[in-house]
Amino acid sequence: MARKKLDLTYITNDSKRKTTLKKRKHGLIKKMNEISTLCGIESCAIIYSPNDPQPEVWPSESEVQRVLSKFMEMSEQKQSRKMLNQESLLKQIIIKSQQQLTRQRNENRKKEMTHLMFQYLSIGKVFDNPSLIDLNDLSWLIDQNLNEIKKKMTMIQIQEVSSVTENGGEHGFMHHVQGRESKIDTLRSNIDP
Amino acid sequence: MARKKLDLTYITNDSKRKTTLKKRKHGLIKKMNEISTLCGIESCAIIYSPNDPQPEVWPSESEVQRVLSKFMEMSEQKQSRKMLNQESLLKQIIIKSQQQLTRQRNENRKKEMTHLMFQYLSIGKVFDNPSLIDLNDLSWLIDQNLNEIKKKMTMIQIQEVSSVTENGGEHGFMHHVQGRESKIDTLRSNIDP
DNA sequence: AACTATTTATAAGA
DNA sequence: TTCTTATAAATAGTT
Repeated sequence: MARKKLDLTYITNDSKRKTTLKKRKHGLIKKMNEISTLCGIESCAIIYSPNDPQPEVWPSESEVQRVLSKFMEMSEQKQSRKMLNQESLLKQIIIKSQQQLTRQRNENRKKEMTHLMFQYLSIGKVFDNPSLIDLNDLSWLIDQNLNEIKKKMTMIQIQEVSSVTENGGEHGFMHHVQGRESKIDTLRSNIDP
Repeated sequence: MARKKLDLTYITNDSKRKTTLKKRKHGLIKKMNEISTLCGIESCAIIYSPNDPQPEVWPSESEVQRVLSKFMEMSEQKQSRKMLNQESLLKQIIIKSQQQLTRQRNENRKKEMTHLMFQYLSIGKVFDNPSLIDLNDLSWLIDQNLNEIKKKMTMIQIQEVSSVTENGGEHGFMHHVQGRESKIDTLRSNIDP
């Protein structure tokens, strides 16, 4: 802007263009500083130079970050949506894993009970930690197992133990602790005479 | 820059400051245009005005997005690190959950085997799905259980079943299928005569 | 918003 | 490249 009226077109001469860029970049940054100071505003600039992947930034990398964050937050919803999607994907995986875990734990509880039941049936006494045993749970589980046994026995058609199906059906043990002792004894003598 | 040498401090007079901002913003954007055209570079500016959440951007919102994306991608490692931290946190939760799940499954397998063992011991035959049973596993499990039973029996000092400790120690069943039958029978008669 | 006296920025030359 | 300088451009204060 001196000695000649500005010709607003690309400067083809390499060294000339480079010089101009340097001068003008300096001027621009100076003006950015001035407008910020004088008017108390937030602003930032990013200027890429050819053959330099690292851009010139103003006022400072961190300040640019701050302004950009604000700007991005404001208007760039595409990226944030994309990020949220990624996050929710991970959350889904977590939820799925934890559901599997819960299922697995329930299964474990059942197997534990089954184990206790068999200990009870075969040895006649439970010498494992007694705090683990809820008699109502055990009663319910015995019912469940009797049903399963009944099904299996029917399936493989073993006639000689069919009396089990008469003593331990869907009724009887289901959710009742009362009468458990005698029925367990009956069952025990039935399956292991 | 005219009529008075610039005093580079905040302009307290509201209307004066507003006028200056408007003038200088215009000048700045003009210069941004010029530097881009003359030197063929990428640049962008973001200028916030007071009491306006929407900043003035140049050359255009989308161009700013483009330049900013490039910039963010390039140099903003703080945020990406922060994001990675968040992501790795979620990943840790997943890994932990899956480890728990694996542990739970192993426990399940053991309990299943235990169940089978007790079925075998008490009923004398396995009427569950035979494909589930690996006789070597079962043998190993019986060994494990015998050890546990031994410990518990020692602990509660039941003298009348102490013969189990002589038949089923650490040796004998451990990883051997051979001789399983007779020892199981011996055990069976010991714990359930 | 328009004007204008000045300062500032800078294109071209040294 | 850097420094100089003539001149264009920007703009503070005024109207």
